[in-house]
Amino acid sequence: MALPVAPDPTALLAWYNRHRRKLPWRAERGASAEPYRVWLSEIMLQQTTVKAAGPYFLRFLQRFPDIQSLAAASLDEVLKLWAGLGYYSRARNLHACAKAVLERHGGRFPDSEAALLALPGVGPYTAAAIAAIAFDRPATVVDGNVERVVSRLFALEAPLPGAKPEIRRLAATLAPVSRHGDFAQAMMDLGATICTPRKPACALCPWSDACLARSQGAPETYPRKTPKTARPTRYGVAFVAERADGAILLRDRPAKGLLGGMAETPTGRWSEDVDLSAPLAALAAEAPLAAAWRRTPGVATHVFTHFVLELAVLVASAPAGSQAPSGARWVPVERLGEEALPTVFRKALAHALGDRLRPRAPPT
DNA sequence: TAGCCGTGGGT
DNA sequence: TACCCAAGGCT
Repeated sequence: MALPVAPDPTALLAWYNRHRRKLPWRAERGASAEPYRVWLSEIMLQQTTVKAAGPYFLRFLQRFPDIQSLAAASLDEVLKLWAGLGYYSRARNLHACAKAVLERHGGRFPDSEAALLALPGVGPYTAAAIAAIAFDRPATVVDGNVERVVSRLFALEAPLPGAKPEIRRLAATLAPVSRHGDFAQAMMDLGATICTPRKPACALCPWSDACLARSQGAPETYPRKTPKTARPTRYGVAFVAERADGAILLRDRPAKGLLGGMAETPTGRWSEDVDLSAPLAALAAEAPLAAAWRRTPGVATHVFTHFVLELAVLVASAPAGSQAPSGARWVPVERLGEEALPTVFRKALAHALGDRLRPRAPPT
């Protein structure tokens, strides 16, 4: 079915001139964006809100002002700075990518989608976004915002994620002849501020007269999506050992997989089969050290992408001078904020320690 | 290719 | 409360 009128890229760019968001990584009007900042922001913004990424972006830019300083850092330092932002493979790939840009490209980001796509952590979206925003290349940038805008413009009945190829094809037909970077950002700003998931502000949209979903009366019902499968609940036990001098026992997780390379409070296995109503002795069976473990009331709950985790939190005191078991280490409680601790373990620690667990320092 | 991979905010 | 959602990539 044809659109009421053809969507005009010039109309969107005119809207963008007036309504573009001011963002920490975005260049001023007319100025070119630094590829390093564009790349860093794009990695952080993968499946992450602008609000959440903002403080992390400023913190990273302060500590690593250029790609050389980032490549020269240790992975552990990068993970510590990333802790709390989630999807930790992004941080590992960020570090690997910085090194790759130094080795393959002499420290300057390539300007072609193909070369960008070959870098760690850079997929089809991010390669197109960097090519368009940092180098003004005519790349088709398709993120969740663009999928929603295009689905509504054309009233696509095919559900996501299967409709992605069709959406990409249609998105390419909307492209302007110049200002490719502005156009990509305009599409995303439109999706983030006007063509929103729940209550789109069609009256303010520069493409309202071209939107088939709007002409049909229910734009908020697009994009269609295939139903998601339910999230199972897994159970486990977290062990918070506190030495007489106030140090807490931590371990480091395996380099890859869930929360890979991050620190943790020792926990037993996570499984749907673990019974948190079992006797204390059974719960303490996987404890990292022998002690008088006692159970704290309630559980610490954390929601991952594909499962819910409920942790019983056991606490114990260890005598002064206690040696850490193999693979573990004692960390002063006041320095836990500096550790590469994912949120699930901060929750477990907060459950056991209460106010003695200080929040992480805000970015300066 | 579909499952794996975090987190916080909004409704 | 229980969902949904956010500038996706990797295997």
